[in-house]
Amino acid sequence: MVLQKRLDYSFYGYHVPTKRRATRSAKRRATFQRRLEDNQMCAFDLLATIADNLLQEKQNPTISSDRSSEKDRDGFSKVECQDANKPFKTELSDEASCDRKCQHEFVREGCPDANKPFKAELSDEGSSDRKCFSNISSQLYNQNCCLKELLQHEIDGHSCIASIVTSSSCSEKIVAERLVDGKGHNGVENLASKVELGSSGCLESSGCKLDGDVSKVKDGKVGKVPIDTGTGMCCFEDPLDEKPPALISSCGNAKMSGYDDSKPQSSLSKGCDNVLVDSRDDDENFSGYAHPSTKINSFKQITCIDDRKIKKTLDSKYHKVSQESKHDILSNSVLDGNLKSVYSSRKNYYKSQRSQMCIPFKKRKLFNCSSSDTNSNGYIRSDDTCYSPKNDTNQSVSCSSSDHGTSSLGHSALRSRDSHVKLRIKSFRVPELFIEIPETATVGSLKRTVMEAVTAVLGGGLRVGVILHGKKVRDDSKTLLQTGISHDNHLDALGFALEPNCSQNRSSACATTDSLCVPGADMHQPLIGYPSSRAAIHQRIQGFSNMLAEHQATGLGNLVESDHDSAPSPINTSGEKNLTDSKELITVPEMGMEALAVLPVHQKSKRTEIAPRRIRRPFSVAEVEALVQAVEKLGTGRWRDVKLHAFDNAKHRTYVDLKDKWKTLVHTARISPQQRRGEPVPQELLDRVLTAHAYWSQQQTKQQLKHHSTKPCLLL
DNA sequence: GTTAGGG
DNA sequence: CCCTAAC
Repeated sequence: MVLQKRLDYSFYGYHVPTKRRATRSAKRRATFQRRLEDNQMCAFDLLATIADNLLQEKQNPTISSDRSSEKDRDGFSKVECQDANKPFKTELSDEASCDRKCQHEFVREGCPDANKPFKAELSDEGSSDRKCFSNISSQLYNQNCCLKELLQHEIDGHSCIASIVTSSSCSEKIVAERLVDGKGHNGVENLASKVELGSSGCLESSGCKLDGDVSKVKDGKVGKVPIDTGTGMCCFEDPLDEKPPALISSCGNAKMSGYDDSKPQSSLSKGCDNVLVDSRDDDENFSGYAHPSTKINSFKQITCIDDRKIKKTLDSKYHKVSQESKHDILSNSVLDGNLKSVYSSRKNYYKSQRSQMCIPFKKRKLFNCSSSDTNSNGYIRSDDTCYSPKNDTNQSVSCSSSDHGTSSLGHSALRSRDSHVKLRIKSFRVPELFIEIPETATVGSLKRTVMEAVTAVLGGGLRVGVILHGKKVRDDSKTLLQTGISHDNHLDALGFALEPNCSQNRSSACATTDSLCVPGADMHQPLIGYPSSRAAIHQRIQGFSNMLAEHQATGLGNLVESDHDSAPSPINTSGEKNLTDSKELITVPEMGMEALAVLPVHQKSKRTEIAPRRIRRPFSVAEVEALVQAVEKLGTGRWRDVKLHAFDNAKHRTYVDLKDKWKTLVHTARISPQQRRGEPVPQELLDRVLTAHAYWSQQQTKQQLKHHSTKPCLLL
């Protein structure tokens, strides 16, 4: 059965391994960092920049005072989660002198475990920090391309809002959270972000509840005025599908502080813009959202799904896969920014070597979310004070469509009483993702699959685009006032978009910054068609939704847990339900790999010359079955025929691939089940593999010996 | 262009 | 999956 879903998801974060990866990775990283430093700016930076700009105009005394206290602690602005509801909030604030330094600290609240607030702090200090950002941005960039590709294909143009936040629950982990806005806009280009003007406190995340379960979502607003939730919901809705909005995640509030480099200010932060990201996750809803893909829009090949063909809709070059290697992937992407980097971990992956990489981001200490915390208080206060009482109503306007449509974000702008322009970015849109997973896959693997997809997207590299009145604002040097983004003006026309950061490499896929990266055509093709009893579930995730509801609090949640290698996530306090999944995952560490989502990505990295390594596309059980069947019939050594016979429609499967797969199948069948990794292949199939292999080997031998072959063809 | 096999 | 030798 094919389920096509659109999910809004929030990405809780990346878990960044603390340890260093293999040398290879390290090398790549170094290289990559170099590349990125020039022009890569991570989303955070961008957001911070935006905030800074906004803040430049004026300074909010109240906030500054608050901030100062906060800052004093560790010199970082802090973000605090205040909403038990888990709204995710980001606050951008303008900070003093440091140029271009962005220190972000994210705190995640609402975690089951109050003691373990989820907090991450990003700092961009010094060159090293900067590199980290660069890396991030590059990732974002890459993914963004993918997103664009997707979007292009999708008419519905759903965008997901992603707030990318890096936070680490534990000192070493980086968590990125991405919110996706399921709200679709027509046309890719019409991905508009919403801007709301309001005086309401920043803290609210209530609006974020996208999933239908409103009851669950509470109004997280800390501020005086509740932010309208309706808007948030709208954002996630898919206009075309009418489907229930994808999951929304609200994991907590994170605030992101940006420092204004342009302004020589007192050390204290002056302004506070709040960017709120609401995220919520709800596993329960997740399944509910699954629905047959009605929305075909641009994907023509969706029809194939019915055939139960295993299709990986997205043919991305960069595809991040195994949960196991999740870290690796992340790191790789960060480091390299190109496909190969993704696979650099391959060896490790296969070998089950799980090494942890250095975290590109700096980790900051964790703080308690407790309200008592001065930091949090400061923010809270600032929120209250910052918003001008005038704006009681939130105006949400969808504005511009970004060229890049890849992502749109809804955001609300709030005017502060002073000249500060407050923006509340409710979410960023991310293009839909297609995921195919066998029906036999576990929920855990599904989760991981989605996680992988999300991870891949996040790793692509994004930048923020500012759209005003439908036009992109390209001149970064202009002040907000000059641009027209001031508190005196209507901010309803202001929009933000996540754009691929094409500066890195613009290959054909990403033509210009404005153009979307288009996934390879093959991406649409059905993987393979064969009469397999096994159905695959296609999921189309247009937005990211929190698949892991319980993980909100925990950030990566079980994904992380599942990762043996990964450092244990302290944060994880997730509920038992997920634990089950986690166990499963643990038991079969790589199981998720099979079902992996294919992300379109792409971007040819800088190396145009060198063809990027193909994405890893684990064979599904259905494919294996088809392969076995074909080999039984045709025998080994006739891979071209096998390909034509059983995988003719799967253009991404070459006969070499089939041959290799057979090789691995034979190997797999010979080893103990405990040693097997990845999605388990039914023993029955493995038995057939051995039988067929033995048979054909025998035949081959006979022929050689006899020189004369009598081929009794049929098999079993 | 296919196979086979090592990496 | 990649690469390459061999056919």
